[in-house]
Amino acid sequence: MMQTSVLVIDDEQPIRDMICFALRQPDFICRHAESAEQAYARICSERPDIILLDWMLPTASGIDFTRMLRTKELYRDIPIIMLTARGEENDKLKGFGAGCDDYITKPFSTRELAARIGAVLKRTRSQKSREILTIDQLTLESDNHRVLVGDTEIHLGPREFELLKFLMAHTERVYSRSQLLDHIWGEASYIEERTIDVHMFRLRKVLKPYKLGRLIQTVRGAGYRLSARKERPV
Amino acid sequence: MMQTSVLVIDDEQPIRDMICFALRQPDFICRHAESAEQAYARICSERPDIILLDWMLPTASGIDFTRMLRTKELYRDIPIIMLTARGEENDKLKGFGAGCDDYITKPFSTRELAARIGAVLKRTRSQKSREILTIDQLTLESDNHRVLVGDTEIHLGPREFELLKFLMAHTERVYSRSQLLDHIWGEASYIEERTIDVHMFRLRKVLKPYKLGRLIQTVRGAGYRLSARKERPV
DNA sequence: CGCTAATGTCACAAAACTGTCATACTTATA
DNA sequence: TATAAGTATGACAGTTTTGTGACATTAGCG
Repeated sequence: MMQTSVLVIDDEQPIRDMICFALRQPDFICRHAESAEQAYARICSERPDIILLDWMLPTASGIDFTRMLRTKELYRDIPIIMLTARGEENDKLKGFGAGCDDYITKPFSTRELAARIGAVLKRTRSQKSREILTIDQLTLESDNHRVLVGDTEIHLGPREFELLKFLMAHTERVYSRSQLLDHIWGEASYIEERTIDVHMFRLRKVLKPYKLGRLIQTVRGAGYRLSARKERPV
Repeated sequence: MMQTSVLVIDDEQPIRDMICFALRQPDFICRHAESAEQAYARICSERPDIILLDWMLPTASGIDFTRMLRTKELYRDIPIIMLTARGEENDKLKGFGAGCDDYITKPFSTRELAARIGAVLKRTRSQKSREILTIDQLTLESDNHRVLVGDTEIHLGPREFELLKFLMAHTERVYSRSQLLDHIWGEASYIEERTIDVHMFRLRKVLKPYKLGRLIQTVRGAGYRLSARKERPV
């Protein structure tokens, strides 16, 4: 459903191109960088879902880059697959040691690449969906995909669920329509911003019977926000 | 046929890597964690078949971790092999006392490791197959491969049985079609996801005459879930 | 071998979910 | 207060996701 954004970091253009070409499927959006510096800039601005990293980079080695990235709170969870021409066991160990999630030895097939990406994503995605979010009377159980008011369950469609989950994970903060689109629909969706309005409306409609309609607040000119604090009456 | 997923918990990277590398066989899927917290998260989300646990962990000791895990209904049956550098008898006793299933003293050979894992699994699998799962009127006796509603037996095919067993062992939680395929068919099966739908349908059909059709719930866009709690209409 | 049960896939029907529009309503501000 | 910009809301049509029955293939068994 949602696309996976892949960042390919390699200084050799043919390899970058080959990989990007191999990933020309509707599921993937492929970006690339040719140096550690450029890569870090893209990571910060785009936060890819997964990184394919060459062992040998001009300035810093892939290992060092991995190690560096693992120290950054914000990016330590991005899975990294290391690409290398060497096949020595020793290197593999170093790779895992630095914190990479998988390892592919060149040359590799398109098939293998896709399979590894899939496996790594499955592994890392499933581990972060344990949280239970709560605000006011509302509880969202991320792993069993449930939303409760008090202890009666309420039903939401997939989009509504994702929206609410996102907002509950970032309460009190305002998000613009385009930010919400990016986060929930994915960056490459050509969806009208007004669509967000409609979904917010639907969410409120479901929450209203429980007097929780006010939880979702409109910030005129800016976007929406989930907040437990009641707007003060004038 | 089905792979064994191993969770390696150790704060020293070289050791984790060594073990993961040693277990690079088609029979094993190896995951790792470097702290008790991370380990617990992975256990919850992935439910490994066996745990290799270092005696010394940064925040909690391996013993404490074992003890903690043994208090959790859901995870108490996962066998644990303790890894340690000490060789004193005293420690071994403490380890077994806390509830671990075997004990390996570093350094150990790949061969020994594999042998111990095999032995422990054989031991615990046969005893775990005595478990009896229950939900609502439904009872599944794992050991004699029987499913009862009240006290009349109902017949399920092997796949249906495995599916139901898995869901009954993890009630309330939603599993995607691909997760179910991974868990029941094994990770490397090239089976259509729609196949899951058909099996769910067949399961429901069997349960329906006993008014248990609602037990299996569809979570649109996410997967399936077994739940005793009825979904409430608005 | 010839059965029967079990399994994986298909194709189509049924449901649920989405995105977009048109229109009504608010709010800010000149 | 008039006006324009920003939002809310109901309806609708197109898509996507599931449910269900049928069918071909396979596996196991007497």
